[in-house]
Amino acid sequence: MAEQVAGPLRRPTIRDVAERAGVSKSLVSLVMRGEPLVREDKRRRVEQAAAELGYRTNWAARSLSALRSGTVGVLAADLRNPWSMDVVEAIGRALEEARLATLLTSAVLPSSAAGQPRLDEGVIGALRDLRVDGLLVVGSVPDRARLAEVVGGLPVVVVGAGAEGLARADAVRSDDAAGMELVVDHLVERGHRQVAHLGGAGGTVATERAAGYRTAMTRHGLAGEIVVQPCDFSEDGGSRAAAALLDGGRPVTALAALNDLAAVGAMSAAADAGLDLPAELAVTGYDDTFLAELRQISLTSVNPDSAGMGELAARLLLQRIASPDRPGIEHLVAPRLVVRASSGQRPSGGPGMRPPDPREADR
Amino acid sequence: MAEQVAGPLRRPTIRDVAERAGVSKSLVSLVMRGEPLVREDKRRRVEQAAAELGYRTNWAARSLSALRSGTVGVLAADLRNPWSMDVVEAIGRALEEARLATLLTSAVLPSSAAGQPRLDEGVIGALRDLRVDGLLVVGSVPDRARLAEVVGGLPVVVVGAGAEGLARADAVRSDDAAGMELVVDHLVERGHRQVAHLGGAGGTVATERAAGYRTAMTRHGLAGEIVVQPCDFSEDGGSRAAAALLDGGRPVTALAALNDLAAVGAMSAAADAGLDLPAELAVTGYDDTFLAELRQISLTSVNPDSAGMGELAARLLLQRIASPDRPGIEHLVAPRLVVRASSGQRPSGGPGMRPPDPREADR
DNA sequence: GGTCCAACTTGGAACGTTCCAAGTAGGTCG
DNA sequence: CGACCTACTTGGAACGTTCCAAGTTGGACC
Repeated sequence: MAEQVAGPLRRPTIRDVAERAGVSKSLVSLVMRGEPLVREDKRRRVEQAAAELGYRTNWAARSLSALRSGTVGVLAADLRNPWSMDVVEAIGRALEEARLATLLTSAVLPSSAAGQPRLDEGVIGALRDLRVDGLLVVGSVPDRARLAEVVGGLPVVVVGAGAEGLARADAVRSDDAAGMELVVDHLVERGHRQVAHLGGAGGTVATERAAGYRTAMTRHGLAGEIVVQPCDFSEDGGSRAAAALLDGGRPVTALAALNDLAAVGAMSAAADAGLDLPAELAVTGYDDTFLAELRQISLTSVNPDSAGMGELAARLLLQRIASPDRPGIEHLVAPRLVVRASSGQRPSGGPGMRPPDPREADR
Repeated sequence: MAEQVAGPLRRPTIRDVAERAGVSKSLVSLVMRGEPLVREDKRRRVEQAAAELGYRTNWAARSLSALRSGTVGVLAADLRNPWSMDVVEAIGRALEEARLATLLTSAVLPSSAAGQPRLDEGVIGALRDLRVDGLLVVGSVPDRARLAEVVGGLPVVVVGAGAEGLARADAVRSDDAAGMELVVDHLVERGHRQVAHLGGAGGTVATERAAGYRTAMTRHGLAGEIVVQPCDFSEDGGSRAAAALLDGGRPVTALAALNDLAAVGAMSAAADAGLDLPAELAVTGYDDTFLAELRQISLTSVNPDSAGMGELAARLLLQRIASPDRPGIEHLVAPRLVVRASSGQRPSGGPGMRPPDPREADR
């Protein structure tokens, strides 16, 4: 039997680099981690040797002995929601920039056919097994209590939802109440009075958006017109909610949905009901995803600056990893209204119209 | 200084389990890996001890010493494309089922603002660092040569694109040529003759779909009407391509786009050009994503059974991991046409209409 | 009652890092 | 010129698994 030559296939180790650079393996380790206390000439020698050998530090070995793995997990509530991907992308960029912080994404898989999306503990377990240094949660993940239990002491930052239930976790949220107020202000300015809200059920986000709706309606003296039809974040939910509402006999001229997906569903239901959009019914969304931009849909929506939120969240997570015991803080990002065709027409009602709300200009 | 008690925070190790079960650590290792040569009573004892301690095998340690990490990487060409997510979800389910095979997903980030999406070597590098046992590539990833180089000898299965350029990789593809033929057959049956194709540029998928278009057109005696307008997989691309085409003076009654996203873009452009859809212009897509289902869009599309493809790909990868040197095979999955409103009307042209193509029934 | 075999078990040596405590230069100061 | 300090360097011991070669059982068979 020929002697097995270790040569060509074996990945170079830190020791190989050390030998080639004529230093100790410890020094190589220091250089690879970017520690500052290495003399410049040695640093360069090591870097060159590493480059020549094509050395990459073995992640498994690192995370076995190090306190930190240099890796962050991302848990998205719904991979299908385009908003999530906007955020995830921004997170990826920000973390990549923060040297050494590698990103790997994973997801909560909605339990397929079955109704309720369940928290997939297997996936989070896997992330923990990988010894991620922190976890970014994107969107409203179901079953907070369970989540808190599974993540244990891991630093966590939530994007686009509240951090309630999670001890010492930060949250980056769009100022959902303010955003929804913008929507209502806009609709009222357009002359709408019978504005209903699709949403209100579920986590903080839904609750806040509903609150913003109520606040604005009340502020405009339309407290009597408040209608909140329960609705989740999905297209299907929006469709069902709108159908139920339109069927309810109570007249409605505008539908403010809690997100774009639901708004699109609502538009479908309205079209099915024979309504002419937007002439007979205005519909608005939230998140300003690419769906809202599509010309066939052209949905007035609230732009929460998803990219900015993702980036901020990434930065917060880095800080939290550095000092895990800091109390959790919640960041509210001011949203901005994007007006499109779905709310473009004023309803046929004429003279009773109020002038635009002067507050609008303040935003 | 109080003595630091190792107790509560330390994760239990294989040794703790061994001690509690009264066996050696090696045996625990055997049990945790599900090896068959362990006596039943000991297996149970170990399993119970592990459960009581809440033991989970340390992934880093495992992959440091084992040949296999029990992890598979997923590389999606475009996280934004809803089709990718359909596939990724199916892959996740299939791998989870295949005991021990954990899934973590990662992505090629399109190089943000810049035009050309670039292959993000950092991400693949990260996956390799994690010592994934195999890689699933979802969609048409740019720069195959580079990809081949970066993945090295890793087992790879490509879903929704060809495996060219990758040595010994399997591919699972929709039968793109056949699918596009279905589309053209359908449009011709509806009376269309001036059917143009948006696509043809880029990888195998685009090429195949264009080929199917040409084949079907020729088969229907419409070789003279063949028009292929270069177009990528994005909404924007579809929009630009359609605009260019409609501007070109050559009359067109139907647009067969290479995927749903491009089709939606094309619909936008057509609407901008003042065309009444679908009365004046039929548009079709490919992939049958949720976009196609939206009632405002209601896009005739080809359903490639994305979930089935994902599942098949996962199974193939497991096989390939088991025997890496097997030559690569390509699986073609038969697609199915889903007719919706976007192609629902026949064009205004009257008497010259041909009867439906009898082949249609064969499919 | 011994021998042999199959069916399990086991201790110890990796795996490639990081951490730590203990070095070693090369100056500076008295 | 030696002591001392600062600024780096270094070898060795973890980290928690898997792999391997070498056990140890307990029957079955002669």
